[in-house]
Amino acid sequence: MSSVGIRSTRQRSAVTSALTELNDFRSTQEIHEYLKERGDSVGLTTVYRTLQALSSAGEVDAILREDGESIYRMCSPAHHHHLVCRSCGLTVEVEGPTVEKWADSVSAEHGFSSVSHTLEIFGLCPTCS
Amino acid sequence: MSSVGIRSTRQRSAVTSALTELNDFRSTQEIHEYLKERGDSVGLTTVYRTLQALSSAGEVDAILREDGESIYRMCSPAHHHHLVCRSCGLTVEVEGPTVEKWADSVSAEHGFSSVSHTLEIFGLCPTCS
DNA sequence: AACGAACTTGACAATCATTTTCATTAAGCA
DNA sequence: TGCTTAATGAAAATGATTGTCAAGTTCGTT
Repeated sequence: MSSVGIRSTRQRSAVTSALTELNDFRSTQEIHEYLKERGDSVGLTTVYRTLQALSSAGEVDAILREDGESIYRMCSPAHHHHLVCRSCGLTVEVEGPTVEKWADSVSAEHGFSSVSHTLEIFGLCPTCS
Repeated sequence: MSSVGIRSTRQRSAVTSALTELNDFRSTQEIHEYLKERGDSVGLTTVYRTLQALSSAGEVDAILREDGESIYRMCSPAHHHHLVCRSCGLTVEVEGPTVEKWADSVSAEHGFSSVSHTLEIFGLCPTCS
């Protein structure tokens, strides 16, 4: 009857394995390029669709870079944020349970639901200071 | 000799007055449209440039919507964050001394200086839930 | 093992926000 | 008033993302 299946295809496993290997935030275009160079070519459109599907399924993290481009990465066990050097790009992952709790309570206070948040810290790293 | 002036023009005051009147987050395109309808037409390119200039001068708040489009609004006096409804765009300003302190200490821990941060919370407001 | 409905794919065209180009216009100082 | 230079804006360019649709696959069913 109604099997609303998500099928497993070569393309899908290619994308997830690329994400696993890269283990870092990458844009759709970069992942597409990576797969092409590796000889495991997947259509650009398909990479877009797959990443979006994985993202809304909660299987990958998606963040919006400052220039508006979306970048994806295999979901890491814990939700965290980034401390980015404005000059050299060095990125440090930081966690903030305090912040998470704060965001949740503020949202609840105002009656918001289905909340998500973005938090990035920019500055100059020790080397670039 | 070297007069590195920022000149005051009709277009610039049109953009700032539009921002003041609207008093809400709007996209560049929306502001451009608003000015055109009001008969105080300003080129789209100029609106883009003006908003970016105002933003980097710290005179307006700029945030990146989840779809990647930039939206701007007149700066309010104190540093604060936004709780934005994904559906209707309703924006609530929220303050978070906790978050500020957390961001500062995390940065210090990693030796970062000149730090700034962005934090936006997206969700569904009570009406849109 | 073959069938077939529904899901997937991918080349290409279409969108759409934003940027670049560059010739024209206008601020503001001397 | 004149002149230097910033500012403007129309049009073209860019670049990421989405839509289209015919052809290819998957997988439960026969």
